[in-house]
Amino acid sequence: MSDLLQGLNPAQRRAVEAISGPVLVLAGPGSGKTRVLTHRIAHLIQTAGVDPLNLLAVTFTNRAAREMRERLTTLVGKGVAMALTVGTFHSLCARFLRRDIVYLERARDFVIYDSDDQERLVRRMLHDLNLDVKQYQPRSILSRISSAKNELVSPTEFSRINRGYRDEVVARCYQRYQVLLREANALDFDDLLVETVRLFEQHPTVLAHYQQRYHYMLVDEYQDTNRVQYVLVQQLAAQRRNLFVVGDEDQSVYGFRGADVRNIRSFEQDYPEAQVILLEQNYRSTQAILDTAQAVISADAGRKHVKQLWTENSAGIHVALYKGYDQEAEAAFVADEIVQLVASGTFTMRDCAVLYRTNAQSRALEEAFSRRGLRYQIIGGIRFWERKEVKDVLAYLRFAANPFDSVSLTRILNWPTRGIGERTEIELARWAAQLGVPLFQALKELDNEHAASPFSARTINILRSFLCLTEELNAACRQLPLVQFIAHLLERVPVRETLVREYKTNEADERWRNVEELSNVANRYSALPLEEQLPTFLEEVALVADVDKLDQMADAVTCITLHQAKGLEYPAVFLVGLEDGLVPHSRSLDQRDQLEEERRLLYVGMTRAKQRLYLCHAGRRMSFGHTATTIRSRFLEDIPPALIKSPMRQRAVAAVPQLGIAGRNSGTATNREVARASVVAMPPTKPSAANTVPARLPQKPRVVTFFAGQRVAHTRFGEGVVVSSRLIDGDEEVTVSFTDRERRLLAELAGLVRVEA
DNA sequence: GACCAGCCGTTTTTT
DNA sequence: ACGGCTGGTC
Repeated sequence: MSDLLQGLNPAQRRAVEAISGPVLVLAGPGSGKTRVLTHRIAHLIQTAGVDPLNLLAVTFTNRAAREMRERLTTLVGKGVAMALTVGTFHSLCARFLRRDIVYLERARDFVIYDSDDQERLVRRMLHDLNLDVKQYQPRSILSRISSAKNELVSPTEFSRINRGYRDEVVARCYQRYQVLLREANALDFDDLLVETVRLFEQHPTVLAHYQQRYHYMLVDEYQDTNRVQYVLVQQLAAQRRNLFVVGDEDQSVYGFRGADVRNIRSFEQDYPEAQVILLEQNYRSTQAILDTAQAVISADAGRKHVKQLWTENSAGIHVALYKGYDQEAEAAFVADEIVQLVASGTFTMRDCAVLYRTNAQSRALEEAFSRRGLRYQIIGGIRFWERKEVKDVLAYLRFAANPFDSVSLTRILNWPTRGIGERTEIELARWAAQLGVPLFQALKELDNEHAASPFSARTINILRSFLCLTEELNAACRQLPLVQFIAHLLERVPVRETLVREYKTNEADERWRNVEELSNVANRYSALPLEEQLPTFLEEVALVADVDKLDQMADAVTCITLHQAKGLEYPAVFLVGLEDGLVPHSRSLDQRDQLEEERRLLYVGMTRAKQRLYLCHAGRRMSFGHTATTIRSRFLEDIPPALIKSPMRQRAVAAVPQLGIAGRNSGTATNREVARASVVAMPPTKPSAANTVPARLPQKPRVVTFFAGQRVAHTRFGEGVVVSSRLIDGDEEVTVSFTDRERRLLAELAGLVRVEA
């Protein structure tokens, strides 16, 4: 028997051992899904003798891919782990295209446009098409185009099936947008997938190559696949049908980008011979957290596969519900509570995470944390690669690598300002269109004597020297290693001086540091062959998500959106802004399916917590510059009141974290409040190897009311016998032996009653 | 073409 | 409340 199966429950074991054929694993949160995936891969390699080169694993984030490789390194060794193909759909497709794009008769040094690049392109396009940017918002047009692409609807098909005038405009934009992308030798995120599907469709030999190479395919977070990804999976797995997908309908939260739960729901129809395995045991959360999360998700009427999650973990303490006066009070509570948790010695800062719906909510937290000197890391928001100065320098790199990239060209044309304004830019574009050549080609034509250019002598001079610069950079990027090329670029282009001129001293310094950081990152690509350094660097810059850089070792509180938190877990989790309008988000209120997605999002957030879960909301919140009163999230109403507790804010307690609080408060506070206060008021015990159990029980004012041997009754589980009882943070946890098995329950919460023998 | 003042949108969520 | 953009002026 392989070591790999040790410590797995029967369901996990079946999933790991299933050698061939399609397998659908429906995995609840915290059910050891990641473990199953990695152990299965290791098992295939070690027991079934599968060559790691024949394995393809698709993860949801690059971070998950990296972690999977790390785990596999410890299981099967580095060489084997590196031989395996792991990545996100996007990075895998980029890799496939780089290798095989010659079949699409296009250069393999395509650039990947991010949403900012897309928007610039669309703005220019709207201008060319004489369309009003106000009336046809680039964002909304792009989102229409994106969903068309995700559904594999081509521009031609789109114009055939569209309805109404607006759609006609979108159809024209879609058509033109694709032309512009191709002219720029650029692919957007969706193109990476769509073009790969097309490549496989039109060149069966290419598809056959991958089908033969990858004997086994594993896909994580299958509920989040959209149509293109679904088709890709079908294509790649069609030959061998050794497809192993893992997912959870209840955690489907990417509908807005085309994810379709039907993909996972119809798996059994797509593969009638499929094995279906349910992972229902939760190893992550306390019973109290799991019960509360279940209460929220159970109210979702549309569920198909209903899993019965259970856990053997301790009951834990109640989920806390906190209402702050406004967002500052909410943030202050979170910050103070984290201080308390850390002071108690049971939690470190890296154990704590704050989850919110929108990135904008991080600001109040940031302020509260820095005021208290709490270290924190904010994931998401304005990403490093999206900062203006970084993108500007990046544009030089991209343009040097691919002169067809017109978005980058227009970006650097007058940055640093060299006397080329909007008018010249438009003239240049018009002239290029007239000559029927790409923008950069039009620049070259300036040297051509008989080309009658529309520019003044002064402008021509400026444009010539700009052309000279870019040609020189273009040559340099092919000859120099990436790091040296960037150094060279920063010599030739006065980036620092420009930043100093554009911003106040402090901000200029900050921005210059970001530029320097860019060259630091570039350093990591030094080991690659010279001609691969720049393209690889640019590709990873485009595809790396913020959550990929999450530093789990940093001793800092993590602040992150609910979406990005998927797949992560923390001992203590704070969910903030649980108000109608945020969770569920106001844009989702009018549509049933979107509303249910918001519910699942909350469920995802709640199930990140291992030991402590705080549900927070504010009575008033400032948004769009003015304050409005709020209603707490409708989803909170689905939680039975018995499952949650409202912690009292005890500022005096926070200031004096010592014993004796109960006595001081006893005059005014009720017993319940005293009990809670003592939870908050634990003396700061330093964790030490000698004293692993925190000394906290002696100060509890409450005593156990159940004793071993007593007969008790529970509404759901029936009659049982008490095995033991103990106090945890003022809550009595009773272990009861029922007819089927032992369960740990919170006496107060479970409504346990003693019965006469 | 550069500079300044006032205005407007921002806030869903992401590869 | 803020930062980026627009439109006006020099």
